[in-house]
Amino acid sequence: MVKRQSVESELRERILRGDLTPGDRLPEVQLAEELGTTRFAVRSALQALEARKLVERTPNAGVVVARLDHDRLQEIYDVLELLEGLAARLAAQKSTPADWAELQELFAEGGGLDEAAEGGDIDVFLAAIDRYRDTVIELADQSFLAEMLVGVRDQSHLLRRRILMTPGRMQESLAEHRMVIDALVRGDAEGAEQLKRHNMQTARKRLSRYRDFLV
Amino acid sequence: MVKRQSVESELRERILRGDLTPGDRLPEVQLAEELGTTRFAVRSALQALEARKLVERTPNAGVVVARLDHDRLQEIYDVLELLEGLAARLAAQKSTPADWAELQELFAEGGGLDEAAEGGDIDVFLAAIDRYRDTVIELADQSFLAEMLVGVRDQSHLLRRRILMTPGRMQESLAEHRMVIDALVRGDAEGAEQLKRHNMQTARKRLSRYRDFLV
DNA sequence: GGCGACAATATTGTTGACAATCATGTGCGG
DNA sequence: CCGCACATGATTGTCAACAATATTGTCGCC
Repeated sequence: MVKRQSVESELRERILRGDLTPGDRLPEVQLAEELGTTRFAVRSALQALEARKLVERTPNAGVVVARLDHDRLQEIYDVLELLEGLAARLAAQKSTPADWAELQELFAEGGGLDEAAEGGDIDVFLAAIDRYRDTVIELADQSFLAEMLVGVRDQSHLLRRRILMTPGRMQESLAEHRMVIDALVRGDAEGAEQLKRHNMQTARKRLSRYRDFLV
Repeated sequence: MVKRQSVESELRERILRGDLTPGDRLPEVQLAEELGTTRFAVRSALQALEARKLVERTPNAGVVVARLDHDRLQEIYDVLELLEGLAARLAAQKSTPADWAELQELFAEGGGLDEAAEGGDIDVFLAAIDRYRDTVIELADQSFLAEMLVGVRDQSHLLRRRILMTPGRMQESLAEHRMVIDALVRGDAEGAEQLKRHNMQTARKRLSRYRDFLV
């Protein structure tokens, strides 16, 4: 009976999907009956989510979905840039060109992503980037880095969508990812790392520029 | 009443000090009476330590101090190199030469660290490096990075001592830290980052070379 | 009408008892 | 003597009731 874990992942998904927004309260009893489980299981799950910094707890008062803080997000992007760069570098080192066939096809010109970028179809675009992420993490083959990346990404996840909504970001991101993937296919570890880091830097700049809209 | 936190920090310190070694069991009831508290508080603390990867839990069987795994430690050092480098870079950017006066004096030739390195006085040497760490983290002034560094360092902490015990490591590390500090005093962010990364790389090499002894 | 004290309510924190599960030791059969 | 089934004990997992605390609402006073 893995109740805690299922409750934890359910709540995590709701937070990441934006179903629960920052500041929303998470009362234990209400969640318990809503999820058809006990208060105990919910409590354990909330403790785990607190350790992941997805929720904040104020003693005897309650738990709320973690609020986004601009300065902290900037700091998160500093770290994320390094981790994403490392993942790209390792993936380039450990892979062969054939490993990238699917991803290459997905991102190829005429593959529909240009239209998605123009049309503002964020979900299609996000799905493509998720495929990039999954592939890189799998090929980088480092469990510790993977755990780390998941944790840091989770904390900045709500921003991803909003950054993509800033004018021209999808086209910009698409072009950058194509360059990254080219380097990965070539097995150019240094290039892949630098290009991915550059991709994160341009995202970070948007975070500063559109600060008022984003946070 | 902050029972959980005090129990958590107590157990954390015992693990980091080596008072509890990897594989040691941590029975809830025994720890409760040993620490003069309740099983509930111990349990909460163990859950928190599990999230930090300092202990491992096998369902219905018990909790043990996290075991060290060579491959995982290599991966940890990959990440640690990046984070320590970032901290050095930020500290260099945000500081003035005066901020480093104390540290500079501590690491100066004739300050006693050479003798400690020669004499194998690990505790004196570790205290000096801790001072370096504290100073850099304070001047880097990024809470997120600081939390991250603490978490990753904790997981590799037991290795630090052992790596320092390998032949010539203390002298090597001392020379490297002097170069890092020089760069920090100069405000040379790039140099500080690269030099600190190099310092982590040489540590990582020892981890490989003395693998059998260390893990 | 605004503000502060205070009561009422809702929510979390804690406790002890009980159930579930795994590790260990014992005896039987081969 | 070895291995396996099984009982026993130790340990963790779960629950429901109770206590402690913060929040909210209300009343009286200025």
